[in-house]
Amino acid sequence: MSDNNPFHHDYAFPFFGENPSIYDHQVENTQNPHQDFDYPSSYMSSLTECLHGGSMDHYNSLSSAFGMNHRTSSSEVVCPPPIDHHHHQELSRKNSVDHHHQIPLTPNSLISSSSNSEPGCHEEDSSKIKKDDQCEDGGDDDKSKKVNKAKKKGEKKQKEPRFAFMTKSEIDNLEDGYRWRKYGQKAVKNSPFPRSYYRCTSQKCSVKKRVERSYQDPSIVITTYEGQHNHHCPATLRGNAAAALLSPASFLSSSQQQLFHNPSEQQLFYNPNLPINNSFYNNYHQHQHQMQPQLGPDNYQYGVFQDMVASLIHKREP
DNA sequence: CGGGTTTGACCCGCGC
DNA sequence: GCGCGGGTCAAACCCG
Repeated sequence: MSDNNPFHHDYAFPFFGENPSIYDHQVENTQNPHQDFDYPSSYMSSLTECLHGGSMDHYNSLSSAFGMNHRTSSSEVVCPPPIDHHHHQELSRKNSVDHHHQIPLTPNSLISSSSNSEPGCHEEDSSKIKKDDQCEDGGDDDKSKKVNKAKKKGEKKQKEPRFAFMTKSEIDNLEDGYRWRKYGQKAVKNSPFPRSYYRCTSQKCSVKKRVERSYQDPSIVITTYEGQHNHHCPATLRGNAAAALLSPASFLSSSQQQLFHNPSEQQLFYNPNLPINNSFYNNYHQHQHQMQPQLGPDNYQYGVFQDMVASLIHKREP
């Protein structure tokens, strides 16, 4: 696989798809089934479809886009964008500064991250050293066997849909109503900030989330959810009004919901090469003028939805 | 003591 | 094939 494009199939941006028309400003379908501006529901249903539906074989590169140096291992993606590195780098340079928002939208330095190794930002090598004081007596055999068995089976490990979003927050692990158990932490290459891995503590729920901080803008936390909860959000059950209001899909976490409730502090980015559907697409066109489109790595177009989200909230709650 | 966190080891896929 | 880096495991540790 010669995929060195960090934007291939890594973070799924739930709202937009590989619809070429999104690049021009023609609205294909001007009918908006949500004229009542019940946009949060629209968002939610879009999210629901994305996370439940089979249309999201895409994985994400949000991390890469915003300072997370992330190598993806997915090979199931069907929407590779055109790659023209020279062209891309030029364009990226032009767009490297966002004059309207404080967040660097296109940290171009990452694009060739595989080649520009910045030493000193990670300590991966140390992990290769075998630990001696670990249990070596008979147990290690079982251990390695167990790990092997879990990953083998020949069949390709199926990846769950992912949903990633960015949050301006000083807190890494945002409260989202679900209970999580941390199962790992890794140093991120070229970043002083580690990436934490969490699993939902609910039985038989395989939802995972990753939390990492952008090294380009340390005020930004990138949270990636993988999979869907097969149970209700505990916070919702406890009567979290906000969660209940915005939770047509039970798997949606309250931090995702914060996206709509706290627009001034949330920024949502989209990747137009990912699945798109119905209402949100229309909504997007309606509010397109409010966005500050940016050209991201490898000619992906990115935009800031801050104003849009604020607008939606405003219309929903007069 | 039970549940969560920390952390080094390990597995695996990918790029060179 | 090798090395790198992401992701996961699980023992040790921590804490209420």
